[in-house]
Amino acid sequence: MKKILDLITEEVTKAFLELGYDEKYGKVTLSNRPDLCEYQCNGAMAAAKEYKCAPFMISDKVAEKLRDNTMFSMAESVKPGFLNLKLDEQYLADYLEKMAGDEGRFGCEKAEQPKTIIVDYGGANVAKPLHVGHLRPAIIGESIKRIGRFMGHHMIGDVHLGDWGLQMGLIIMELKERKPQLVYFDEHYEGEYPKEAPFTISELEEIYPTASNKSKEDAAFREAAMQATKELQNGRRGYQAVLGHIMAVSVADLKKNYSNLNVSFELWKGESDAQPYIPAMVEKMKEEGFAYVSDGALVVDVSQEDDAKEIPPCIILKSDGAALYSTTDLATIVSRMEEYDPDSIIYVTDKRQSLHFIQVFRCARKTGLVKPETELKHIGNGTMNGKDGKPFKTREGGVMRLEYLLESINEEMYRKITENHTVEESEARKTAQIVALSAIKYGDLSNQASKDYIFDIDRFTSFEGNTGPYILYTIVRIKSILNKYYGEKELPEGAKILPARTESAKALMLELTKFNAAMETAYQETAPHRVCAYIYDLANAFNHFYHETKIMAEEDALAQAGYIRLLELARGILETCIDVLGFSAPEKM
RNA sequence: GUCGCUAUAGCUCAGUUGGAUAGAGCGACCGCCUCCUAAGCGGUAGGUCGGAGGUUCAAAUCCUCUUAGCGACGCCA
Repeated sequence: MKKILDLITEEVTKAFLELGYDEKYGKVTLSNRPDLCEYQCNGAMAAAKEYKCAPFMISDKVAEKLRDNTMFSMAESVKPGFLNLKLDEQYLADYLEKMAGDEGRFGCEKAEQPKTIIVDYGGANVAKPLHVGHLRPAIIGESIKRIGRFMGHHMIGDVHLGDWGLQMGLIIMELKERKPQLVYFDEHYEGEYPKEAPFTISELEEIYPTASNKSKEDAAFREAAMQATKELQNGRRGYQAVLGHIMAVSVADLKKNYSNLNVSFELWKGESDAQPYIPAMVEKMKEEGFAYVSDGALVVDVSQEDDAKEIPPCIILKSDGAALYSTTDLATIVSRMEEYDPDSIIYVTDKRQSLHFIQVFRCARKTGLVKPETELKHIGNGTMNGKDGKPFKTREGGVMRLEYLLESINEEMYRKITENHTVEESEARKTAQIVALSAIKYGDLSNQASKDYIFDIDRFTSFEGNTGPYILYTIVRIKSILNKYYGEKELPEGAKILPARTESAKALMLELTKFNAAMETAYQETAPHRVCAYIYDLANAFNHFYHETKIMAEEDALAQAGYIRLLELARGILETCIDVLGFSAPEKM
């Protein structure tokens, strides 16, 4: 379905054209003075210059022309040259009825030419637990993926694990010190390696930080770890087997934690998967003259003339010949192009990595790893800060594990639920989890991704105002009425959405029409917060309507059925929206 | 030092890409449950849109300068 603003713009543009004015002046926008009108066109003021006359001369004529149009219940020209419009109630009801009949889409069309888009939003490290720093990319990336998918694109989420580099060498050496008798360390061993991992996830999570600290104080240990890393990268069997165990144990744990966030990935690839692509890629860059040695390292120049500041070259190989993260990122691009030939690759990571991505993207383009039309985009998210405005930490000042953060919020939410209501224990736990997730996700997504934001547990669990729980509560209210209605009767023959009889009904209806535009904007701008802003407005409009309108007490069966149709549309849209945000609503709360 | 991001109500944030009187939520104050869930609804108070210039019919929005905070700046990721 066409967007309501486009339909109105078409009509207004037609009027401008018929009066001999250029069509570009017919653009209609939402009103910023809801007390005066619903839609406005400011074209007359811009046109006044070209046609050398007072703006209101133009707006007067256009308003006159639109006066008989059945699309509008009001078309008037105001002072300097504003054209104020109100939508006809019958027209609005018909539009909504069409939306309601558009099962699952509610008037939002899928892309005509679906794109293949890879979203890289994990950034989790193997052998290290997820911490609060992983929360934002996970939440934002998941939503971007779902928004794209709703718009009809082929979205592929990749966790892109940090499973390569010195950390692996560190773990291997620490493991060797603790359990030197393991066969993995016997260079002459040629048999099968055990299937069972020689450690549990909690041991693994303890091994890494221990090794990391040791390497800072003990140069010999660090040296050994670097050596082990190199041997691993060169394919030493025993080390590869250990890596396999580390991966298996770690990935199982990560999947569990991501799934608690309702985040899932289509691909569980890691940096290690890009390794096979490195040698050929490097060779090609050298052959084609892009890569050269500078200060011992192999680099590709990525500076451009119009740079305000010279961008440092992209390092392809360190002076010791080893790969680093720009290398794996580039090789990953090679592998993705080969496997999926995506139209676009979107990276969701901390915004502090933006320079890195500028370098990698430029390098990939310059050396022809991607097609000229392949889009490479970095969505840099801001940090999640504590109440003090500084990066979120535990009370002791350490990095907070994601698990603990989620637990504490679940716990707080459970306390609030049982405090206000008498609910069965397991029911309350379940609801608490659903509501808590909405609080976290909505709290995050309602902010612009690129900005830092303050995570205040008290505020997030207070669930008043612009919060996830408020949205859920609205949905639950709607469901409750619908259940009651269908528990008593069925929709009568000919039930359909009827023209609004009250201000609040019309406000709700106008809000509902914005769905397709909101979704499209969110996709185009890769901005989930657009969806949040939309459903907050919609929830407000609904609650206002709810307060004024007694639906179950309505005596006119068709009028009541019309409300039910309207509610079903509202519920459908709200649930679709929270689904693309990555959470869901309970039946009761 | 250079470059980038940010600055809007006491606090946390929007602001439809240049339009009319800058909006929400929280906090404060006042009102609304014999009525579909009060996790709700209505109202009051609260602003020199960091500051100064400029562009034009019109600027929170675009340009220049400036102040403050944060961040990044070749072999960590």
